[in-house]
Amino acid sequence: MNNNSNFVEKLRSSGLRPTKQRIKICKVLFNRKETFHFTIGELNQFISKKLGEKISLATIYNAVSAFKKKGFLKEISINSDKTYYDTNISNHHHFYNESDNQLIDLEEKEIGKISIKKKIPGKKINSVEILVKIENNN
Amino acid sequence: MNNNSNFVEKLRSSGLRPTKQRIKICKVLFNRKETFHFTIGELNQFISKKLGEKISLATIYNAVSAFKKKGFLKEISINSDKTYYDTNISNHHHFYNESDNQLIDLEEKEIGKISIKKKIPGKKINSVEILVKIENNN
DNA sequence: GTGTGTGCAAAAGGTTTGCAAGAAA
DNA sequence: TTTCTTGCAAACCTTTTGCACACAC
Repeated sequence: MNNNSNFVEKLRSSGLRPTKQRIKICKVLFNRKETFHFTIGELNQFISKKLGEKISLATIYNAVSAFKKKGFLKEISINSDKTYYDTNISNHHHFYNESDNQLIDLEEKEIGKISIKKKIPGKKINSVEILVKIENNN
Repeated sequence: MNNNSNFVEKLRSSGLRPTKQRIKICKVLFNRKETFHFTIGELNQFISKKLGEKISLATIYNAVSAFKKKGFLKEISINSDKTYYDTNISNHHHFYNESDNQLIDLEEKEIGKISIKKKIPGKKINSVEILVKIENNN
């Protein structure tokens, strides 16, 4: 369903020129049924190893941060040496498996209501993010 | 109240030799009424600029990660290029002010009960961490 | 004395930047 | 032709590592 012209449209309407590289990256990221969690390194590996294509690392960084700025991707708040991105842009949370560094989405409806009782005067809340750390129990 | 001999004791009883550097770092970190949130860079700055003392960066990294391993410090899950540490080792959460990158503790009793309805078979939950992103409202 | 810890510099890993060449409008 | 994008290499920052020397026990 998401063919190239969809992506061309998507990019163009957000003010990004639909270049070959950006369209390629769109296909990798958004032609999926399931949420995709990734680091730039993994995305780069995927493009070069699995697709056998070559897009400059700098271009991948540029594209991903442009997509994030346009709201096509979310950055995941996780303490790591690398930055994780998520193609699921809804309000949601994550499980983080410490055994294998994998992320699993946790939708808002899958948790009870969160009430933050403490108020900080003069500040407004932008988001509430939950990270549930898990591990394999052997 | 927390004088040197307390720290010597604290270190020794956890199996860490009470060296000059570790004691100095203990004093910076733990001689405080309030929670201290910091990055290694900030801690290093503090020691060299404010105290006028010189401890090697590598030693600061070593000491902080040793303290973390012994449970004297917690690492905060926040998406950043730097690692944040917290002298508050209780189970608690954080506000993160995106306007000035400051962290504020959010104690467990200051939030309602969190219920994670989604279960992941074969995994056990290690922790549930909440990050509330805020900003100054001007 | 033995085993740890420190400090320095080098290395490593992720991310950013400057700039010339190329592609889109 | 004007403006944006790409690609490369160099630069940057945080963190880790190797190793000789110093310190704690």
